Amino acid sequence: MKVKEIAVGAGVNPDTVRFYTREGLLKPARNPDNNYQQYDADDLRRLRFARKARQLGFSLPEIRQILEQADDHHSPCPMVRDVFQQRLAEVEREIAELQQLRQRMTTALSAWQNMPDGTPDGHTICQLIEHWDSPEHLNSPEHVDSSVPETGNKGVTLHE
Amino acid sequence: MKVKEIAVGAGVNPDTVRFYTREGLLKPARNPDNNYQQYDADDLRRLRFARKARQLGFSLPEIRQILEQADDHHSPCPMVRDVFQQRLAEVEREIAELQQLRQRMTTALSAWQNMPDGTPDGHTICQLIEHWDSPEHLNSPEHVDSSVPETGNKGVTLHE
DNA sequence: CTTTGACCTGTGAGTAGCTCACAGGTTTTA
DNA sequence: TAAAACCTGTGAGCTACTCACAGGTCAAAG
Repeated sequence: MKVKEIAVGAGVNPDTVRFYTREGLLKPARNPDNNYQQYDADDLRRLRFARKARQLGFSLPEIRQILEQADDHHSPCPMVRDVFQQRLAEVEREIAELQQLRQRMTTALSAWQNMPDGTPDGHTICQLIEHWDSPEHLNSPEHVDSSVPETGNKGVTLHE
Repeated sequence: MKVKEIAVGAGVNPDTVRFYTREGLLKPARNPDNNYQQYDADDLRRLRFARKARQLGFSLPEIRQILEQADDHHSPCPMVRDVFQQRLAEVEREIAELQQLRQRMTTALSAWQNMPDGTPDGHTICQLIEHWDSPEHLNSPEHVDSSVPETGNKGVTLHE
């Protein structure tokens, strides 16, 4: 299989296939005639596996580890179960956070029904958000560095 | 106020202050003696506003737009309400997705109790994940490009 | 008066997981 | 035979920061 074929087979962008290959998740052979990458059915399985694992919240390094363990004929499954349970706990934490957020948003929205637009005078930029009651648990005063990791996978690490 | 002072005042990292300044959200004066940035109470308000807006899911370009509109003495609030409602809808979509995910995860976990570890033989990398019933609505076969934006703020755009 | 430490400056790189653009080579189709 | 569709590797871009670096400034301690 060539890049586009395996990409279609797994329902992903060909560039993702190339990226995963660069990252060492896929190790295709080479066609010596034209130097094209040659993927086989096993690569397709690995790719599909990787995509499923991504949907479950595994990071690429984690997936690579699992695949490597599988290559070495060690069973990666206890590790997977482990990370999986951590991930589940995290998902539940995210749900709780988002539900809190939704609660505050709906409250704010209904409160805003009764507020004037409040054309800004240079001091009150936008009452709507200035009167927002922000969750204090995130940037508590004792931490100057209130890093709120907004992007990606928050601390799903393998027990290494 | 100097960088660290305003940073402490808003509970953020000084580098974030510098970053926001670079990005044009804050426009401090300059101390001609030493070329230090000089922030005033208004900048502090803007910074706090920006942080609250970030917690609500607004992107930096959105926040910049709001601040610029406020600078021009236009009321940004109808726009804010607009984006806010979009953001609320998105939060609810995220909640629903995560709840589905949790449902599938708990189901899978209990199913896995009864499965052997399944030492990989090169064909079944890890039964645990290969038998995962992935949500098909995300990588449906009709789209070759099934881009699943995983990071950050998924399409919260201003109606431009 | 000098040293030390804490702050300031701008710039550049790193983070995750892709996605896209580029320039050039190859294969397939018309 | 020529255009279209693919392939190659590399490098940049996305978000919202965070950190590191090299050098300048300033307040207090010795």
